[in-house]
Amino acid sequence: MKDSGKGGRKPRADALRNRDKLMVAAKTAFTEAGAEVSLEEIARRAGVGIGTLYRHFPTREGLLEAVYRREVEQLAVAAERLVDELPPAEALRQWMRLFADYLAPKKVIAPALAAMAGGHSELFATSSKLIRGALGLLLARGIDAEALRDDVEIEDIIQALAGVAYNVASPGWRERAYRLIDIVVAGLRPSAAGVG
Amino acid sequence: MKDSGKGGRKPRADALRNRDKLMVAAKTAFTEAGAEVSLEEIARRAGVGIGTLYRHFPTREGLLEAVYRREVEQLAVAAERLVDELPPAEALRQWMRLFADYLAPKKVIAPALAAMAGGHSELFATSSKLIRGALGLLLARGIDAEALRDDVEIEDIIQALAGVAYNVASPGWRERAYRLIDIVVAGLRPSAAGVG
DNA sequence: ATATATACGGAGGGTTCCTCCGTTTATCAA
DNA sequence: TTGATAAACGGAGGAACCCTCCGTATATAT
Repeated sequence: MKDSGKGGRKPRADALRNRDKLMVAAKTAFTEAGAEVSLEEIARRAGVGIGTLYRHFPTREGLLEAVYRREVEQLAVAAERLVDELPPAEALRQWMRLFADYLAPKKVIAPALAAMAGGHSELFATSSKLIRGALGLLLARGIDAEALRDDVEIEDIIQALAGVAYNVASPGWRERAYRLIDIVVAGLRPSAAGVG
Repeated sequence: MKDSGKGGRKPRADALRNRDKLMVAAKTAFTEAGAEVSLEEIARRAGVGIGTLYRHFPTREGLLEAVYRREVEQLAVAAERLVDELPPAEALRQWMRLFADYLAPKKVIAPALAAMAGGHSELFATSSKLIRGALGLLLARGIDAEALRDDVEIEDIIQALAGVAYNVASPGWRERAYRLIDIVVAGLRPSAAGVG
């Protein structure tokens, strides 16, 4: 597993530089202007040609994923920590709060989540796997410990998070997001299941 | 309140015809191709010029709202009926299921909900008001009867519905949607509130 | 039958998407 | 150091879309 097979020359310095400039510009642009900034705008901000952008990131999704890779990875790590430190339902709640705190606010995330919520989306493949892994762990523990209703699925939580991630911009969003998380987690207790 | 003030001539027949053709074409197009069909495509399908489309529906949202007006209205009516016939929490659950059954599946709804979730969106003004009215009624009854936690807000449910409406196309969506609704409603019981 | 308010429809300017390919340049070998 | 050349650059360009504007056509009212 040295690299990717064919041991060619090492990547050119200008390529790495440009890739980096693009990611910085993209992060700013996404933050300022939402998920639909034009890619030409991003290239412009980065000071490179549009061709260069497309060579590095053939799809908009690829760029998004690269930009928020770190956040997603941290979220995955946090899941393992939380699951060890807290009772299962509480671990899930805290993890969802982490999501709300530093992934959802990137106002670009909701569409991304939507795209990956299907499950069969090759775009966002990496992020999707990480998020699913984290949730799988949290849910499995919860179900094992009989702290969560046993029919809950990863997709359910992803859909709930899609809701959480919406309208990040609107006033009072954070409070609502936390409340929605509380509601969902409360609703997940097995004792809550058949009582409707 | 005869019409809209200035009593001009009555609207031209071709105008009404075209308006109708546009709405039919739009409904098909939205269903087949999602929320982002080009308006030119819709005009093409309807067999009218793009100028005609814009004259009748100056904004994409206006067109969307017109197309799904009936569904939204039915939903509003249903809320009043349900609130009379069922215990509050159950009424809310059933109403959310109605939403899942015949609004959410229009795969165009999620973005629309998102746009109106902010609350301060003039687009979708009418639909927004109707949905909010229905939810307001359902929640108020539930809180009065102490069947729902008393800090829940309309926006919370709208955000949950945004989650419900996501990835309508993916297999198993309906089952998940219903489960998510159950989870949320269960989590809304006051007894569930502080137990985390 | 005629006048005219209304409505039609598409040309056109601006923007974005994405591809393609001639030019430039960083790396490697001699 | 000095080429040779694989790799990367960047922007022109065709296609699609957005939305406006306005000359042409026509339904309605007298």
